[in-house]
Amino acid sequence: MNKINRKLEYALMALKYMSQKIPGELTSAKEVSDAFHTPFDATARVMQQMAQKGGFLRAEYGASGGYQITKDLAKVSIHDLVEVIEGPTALVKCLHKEVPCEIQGTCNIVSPVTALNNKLTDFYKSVSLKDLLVERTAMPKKSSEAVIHG
Amino acid sequence: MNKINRKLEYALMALKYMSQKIPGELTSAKEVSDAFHTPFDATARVMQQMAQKGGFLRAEYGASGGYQITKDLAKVSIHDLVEVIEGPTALVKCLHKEVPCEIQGTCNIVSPVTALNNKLTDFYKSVSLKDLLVERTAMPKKSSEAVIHG
DNA sequence: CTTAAATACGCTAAAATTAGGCGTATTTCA
DNA sequence: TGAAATACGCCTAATTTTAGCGTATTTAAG
Repeated sequence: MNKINRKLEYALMALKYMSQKIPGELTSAKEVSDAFHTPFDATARVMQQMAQKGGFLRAEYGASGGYQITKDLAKVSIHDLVEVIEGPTALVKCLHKEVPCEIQGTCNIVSPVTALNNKLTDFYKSVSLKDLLVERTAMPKKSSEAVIHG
Repeated sequence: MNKINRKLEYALMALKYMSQKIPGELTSAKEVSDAFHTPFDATARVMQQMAQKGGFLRAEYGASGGYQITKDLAKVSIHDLVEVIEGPTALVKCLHKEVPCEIQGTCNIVSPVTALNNKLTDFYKSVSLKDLLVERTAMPKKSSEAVIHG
C-alpha cells in the first residue's frame, strides 16, 4: 500500500517545475517530458487532467501554447491532486463505490478501515502543494539527499 | 495510491477476530477463513507471517493447534503490521532500495517525496492496532461512516 | 495558405503487481 | 496410524499500471 504511481510523480514534477517559472510563462508537456526524461504521452495526459478535471492549470492551444498554473498552491492539498489524477480515493473500493465485496456481510473491519481512511484523508488534506513542492528559504540540501533518486 | 491489499485485510480481520477471544484460546487459519469466507491459503499465509516475521502471534502445531496473539496490540502500530505483511514500505522504491530509477539525475521531487514519506510513516506509526481494531467508544467516527459496506 | 507544434482523447498492448491455488513436508493430538 | 494443523515453495490467473499509437483540433509562424 501507499505507493505513488507514475502519473502522480509526473504531476508533481510538472507542478514543481512550473512553480519555479516566471508567473505567466507557459510550459508545454514536451518541455516537461524533455526536462525529466518522462514519457511524453503520460506526462501530457497528466497535465491535461490537471487543467481540465482539477482546474490547477490553464491550457493554451496552438503552436506556442502550453500550460500555466492558475491555482494558489498554498490552497491546494496533495489530497486534491490525488483525486484529480486518480479519481475518488479510498483504502478499499467498497468505501466509495457500490462495489459489492465478495465477503460482504461477514467482514468485520469495515468500521476500522473507514476510520483509518478518514484519518488518512485528513492527513493528505493537511499537506498543501506549496508545503510540499515550493522551496522555502534556506534549508540547504544535504549532500546525501541528492544521491538517492527515483 | 493508498489502497489496502487483500493480505493486509486478512491480517486485520484475523487480528480483530482473535482479539475478541478469551485470552489464551487458539485460532486456526481455517477458522478465520471460514468465519469471513476468505481464501484459506492467503489467510493462512498472512497468519504465518504475523507469527514468524512479526512475532505478533504464537503458532502451535499439531491437530488442535492454531495461533494466539502474543503482543500487546496497544504497543503495535499499523505501520508495524504493514511492514510485516508487505516488507519495507515507501512511497517510491528508490527510497528504500538501491533501485536505479530511469529518470535518476533529472528527478526534481526526491526531496518533497522523501518529506511526505516521512510524515506518512509517522502517521502510521501513531495508530496502534488497539486504536484501530479494539472496540472502544473512542476513535471518533465521522459522519458518513458505518453505512456503506464492503 | 501551408506547415509545424501544441492540446485533447480514444484505443490497444505490454509490463508489473496482486491474488489465489496446488503439492508436499512437518508437527501433534486422539 | 490417521486427521488436522502449521510451513513453504512454486506456478498460474487476474488485475492494475504503464506506455504507446493514431488522429482530431487549435493556433502561431513563414
